[in-house]
Amino acid sequence: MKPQPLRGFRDYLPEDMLAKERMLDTVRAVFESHGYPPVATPALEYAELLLGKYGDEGEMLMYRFRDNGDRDVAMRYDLTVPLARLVATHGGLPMPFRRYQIAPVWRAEKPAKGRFREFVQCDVDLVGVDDASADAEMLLIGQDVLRSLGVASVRQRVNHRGVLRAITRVLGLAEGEEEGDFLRLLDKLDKIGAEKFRAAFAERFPAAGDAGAQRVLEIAGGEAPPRETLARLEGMIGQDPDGAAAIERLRGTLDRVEAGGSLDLIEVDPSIARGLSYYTGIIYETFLGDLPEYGSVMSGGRYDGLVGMFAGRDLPAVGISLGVDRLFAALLELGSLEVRRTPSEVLVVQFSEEGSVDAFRLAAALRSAGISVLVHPQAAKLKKQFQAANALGIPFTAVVGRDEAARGTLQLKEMGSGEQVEVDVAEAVRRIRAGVEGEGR
RNA sequence: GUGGGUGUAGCUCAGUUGGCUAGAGCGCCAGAUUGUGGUUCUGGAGGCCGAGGGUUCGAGCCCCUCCACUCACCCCA
Repeated sequence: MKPQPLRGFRDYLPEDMLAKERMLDTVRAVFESHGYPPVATPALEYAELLLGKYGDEGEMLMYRFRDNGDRDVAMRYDLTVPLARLVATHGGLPMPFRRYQIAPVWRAEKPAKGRFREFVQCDVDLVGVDDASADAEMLLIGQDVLRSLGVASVRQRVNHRGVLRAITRVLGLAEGEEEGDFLRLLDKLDKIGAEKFRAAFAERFPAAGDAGAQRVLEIAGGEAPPRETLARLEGMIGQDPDGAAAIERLRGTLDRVEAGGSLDLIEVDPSIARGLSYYTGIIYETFLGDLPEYGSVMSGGRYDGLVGMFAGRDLPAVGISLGVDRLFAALLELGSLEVRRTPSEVLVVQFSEEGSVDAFRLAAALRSAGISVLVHPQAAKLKKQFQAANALGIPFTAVVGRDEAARGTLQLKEMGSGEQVEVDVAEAVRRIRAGVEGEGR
């Protein structure tokens, strides 16, 4: 058979992983700056534990099989349900409980642009608090992460399940199937446009009719400033108790986001629905302004019932999930990631077979100064060794020849400019550090 | 999962109405008198033409099946 990975799975070569790991370093730093520590959970869980949490769609897409002990197991589908299980398993955790987790999840979907069957999620969740402050905290962490990654243009689209419930009720639609169909149609509004929405709505919900469609279109203007959208929403669903509560909560959330971050990135968009069935309150999705076709790169919401399903007591929770692989693929396409093939800053040339020990001595000295050093793997023609440095994109080369060994010096060459100086180790360290910083790393 | 498109060298692609040993550019390897790279020049390696079957005297070109990639729908990070 052809040596290739499974459909929807991918290899990451060194230049990919260097960039991706640097991304993750940033993500970790931001999460921890907000007071969140990491956890890890197993890739496999009992299938029973995951079933019934994602809706029918989700269950179809789960990797599920019998293990060697004939246990019914499944690969984790997200990091949220394992978190709920973790909280229940370790009953004595102090509340509120905060954690982040960066790990792969598996979904047997049909692969597409920016969509894989194995992908890394970065989740931040806060368990035990039902408050606008917690909701706002998630949006703020999300803004912070993307800003730190250098993503300039983003749209955070925010909605609330209570808003959706109220709209459904105001339109006089039945709960269950009718509601589900409506939410699916509503979710597509952005894509299909107002006219098609109107037609599809009238056809599916003749009782609500064209007037119903019109009412939806009046409040679904996601492009407007968030507080304006909220005010219009209030006009439609303010009389509904769930609707009023949701609007109140969103107002409180927006106040805090404005104070702690940027309200400009936020759109209140009553048309986003989110597929996962466990959400109960605020929900959000984040799109790149320059590459919306990649879909949501960061999303999440409040899920107050989920932890209780495992823990036996109600624990509210809210979280956000960053899709690293999708974001990574998008940033690659935007060319906003620096591509390097090696972590090394300097290549030490092996001048000759006898001079080999000088190269190793120099490499050790440079490394002890915290510099990433590659020693050419054999004494070869100097030309070959310099070419090797270029091929790997290493910015400096260092040569200790017979003369330099006698003088206790080395030839340090900056490959970009071709400038070469004879210096001692301490000076070489200084110059390499300065050169590397000069490149803006 | 449903429909459309595409699979020729590591990469991007040519390949005439089916017709001898399948091409280019880039990349890769080796040289151009032996303490210095990027440019240039010379030479070289590398393709069961996605896989399997069929039609034909003859298939990279036509037909069928499968696999992979891709676009739309669906859903989603």
